[in-house]
Amino acid sequence: MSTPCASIAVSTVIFTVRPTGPGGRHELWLPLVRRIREPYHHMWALPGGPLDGDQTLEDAATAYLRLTAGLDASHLEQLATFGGLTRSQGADERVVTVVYWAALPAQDAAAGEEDLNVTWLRATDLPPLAFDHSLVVAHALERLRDRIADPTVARSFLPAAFTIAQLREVHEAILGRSVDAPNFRRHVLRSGRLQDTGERVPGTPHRPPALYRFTADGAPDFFRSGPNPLHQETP
Amino acid sequence: MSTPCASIAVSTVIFTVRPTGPGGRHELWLPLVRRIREPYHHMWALPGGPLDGDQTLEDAATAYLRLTAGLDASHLEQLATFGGLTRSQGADERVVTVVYWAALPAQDAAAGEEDLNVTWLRATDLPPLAFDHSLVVAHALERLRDRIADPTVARSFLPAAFTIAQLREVHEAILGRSVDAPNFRRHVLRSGRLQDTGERVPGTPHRPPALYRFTADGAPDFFRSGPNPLHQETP
DNA sequence: TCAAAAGTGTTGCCGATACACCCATGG
DNA sequence: CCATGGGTGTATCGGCAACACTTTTGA
Repeated sequence: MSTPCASIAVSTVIFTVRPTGPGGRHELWLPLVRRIREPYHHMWALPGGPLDGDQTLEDAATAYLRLTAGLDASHLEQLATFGGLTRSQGADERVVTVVYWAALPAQDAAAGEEDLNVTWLRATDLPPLAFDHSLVVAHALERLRDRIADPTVARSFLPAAFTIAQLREVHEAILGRSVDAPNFRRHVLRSGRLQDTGERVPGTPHRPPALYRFTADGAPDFFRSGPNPLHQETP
Repeated sequence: MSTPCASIAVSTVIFTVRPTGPGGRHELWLPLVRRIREPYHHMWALPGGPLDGDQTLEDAATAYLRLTAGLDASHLEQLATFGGLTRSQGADERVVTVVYWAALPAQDAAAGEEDLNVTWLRATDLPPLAFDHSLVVAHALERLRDRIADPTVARSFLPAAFTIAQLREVHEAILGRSVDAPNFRRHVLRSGRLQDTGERVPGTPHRPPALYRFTADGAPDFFRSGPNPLHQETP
């Protein structure tokens, strides 16, 4: 087959949750890297780059993620592939970019902060980005909001042991709205995915919250766990 | 940038619904093409091929779809990109494949049936396919079941005017189970996406059903149309 | 004793489900 | 008149949202 030669690139939208809002409210943050050449010189872009010949797509996403954030993600998932002809008007060839999205626990994400060409910004308030990366981030945000009901995703933003309030704050940051604490508590406990460690967080100016862990198995989703998500069956 | 050169391919999983089951029950079908060279010579594979330099990804998917089914899809959507190193063990280079899925109305899909190297098979009962295409089809089926709640997707399997029973049969074929007719009727009517044409289908040995059309706007989904899919907000 | 957040109880609403029943047509 | 599928009515059940209330800690 006479396949024309094209460039394949891999980029990653890396999310983390930080208590940076007014009153300690949690917000979504992501790292961007500064373009050091044309096109879009000096603008911010998603971390990424060309795909090496001996890497899987996930390998490449992991490598660029480590380069940017200084560590590995606890969750990595493919978002979509972008291949419009006008993506990279400066380059001669067309570039097809496979985009992944990733989640980092908050305490780890501070590690890579030092690099001058990397900045962390609030995901919901970004400047215009290089290429079509503003659009890509919008897609990733939408996907994350759909996927946060999966406990596998929620856990990847948190340390191994956490309070239900922390888990709720992750949901609130991603959904962009507050969530009723009593109902949230019942929901996640009923899902069977949480296990009480028996420990509590001391030193709070109020009743000390219990620490939980995720269990390996259980319901696939925190929410929408009813018998049938769609209509019914008739035998 | 010294980007290594790799092949980019585009494949499409093309779905249609046909009344081929026992008692005229509807089933999901898809077209496959026979491999005419190594690797996987003589086996069935998804329609697709290399990406030309001046095509968008969607252009390529549309072109291979037309080549296989003889016409254009009424719905085309990206599924995922597969780039494992062991996908094409016969080829020297690695191949990254961007996979789309598509929906065709039933009456149109018979057109391309003639070609000797194309066959239509039941989507739920396929033989082993070339490459990792069995896995790809499984992913596409799962995605289709998630997306069928979107009226945009459901309409793409049907002609412009259709009965609610036909719409229900499309859902049944995709979900793989029967659906309660009275409740289904109420659901789709309540969604505001259907408009009565005033016409009816004559010649039936029973009460003639009404013909409907899709309206342009309305609820985004037939189902899960409640105020908040996830938990609640507290202002 | 108070403030604050953890955690519990309760109620009303609404959608999903199941299924009984009527309607309209051809044979 | 009967069979068949279209189409309507209705009762039940369970989850979710709202919110009042109790508990437990540090200050």
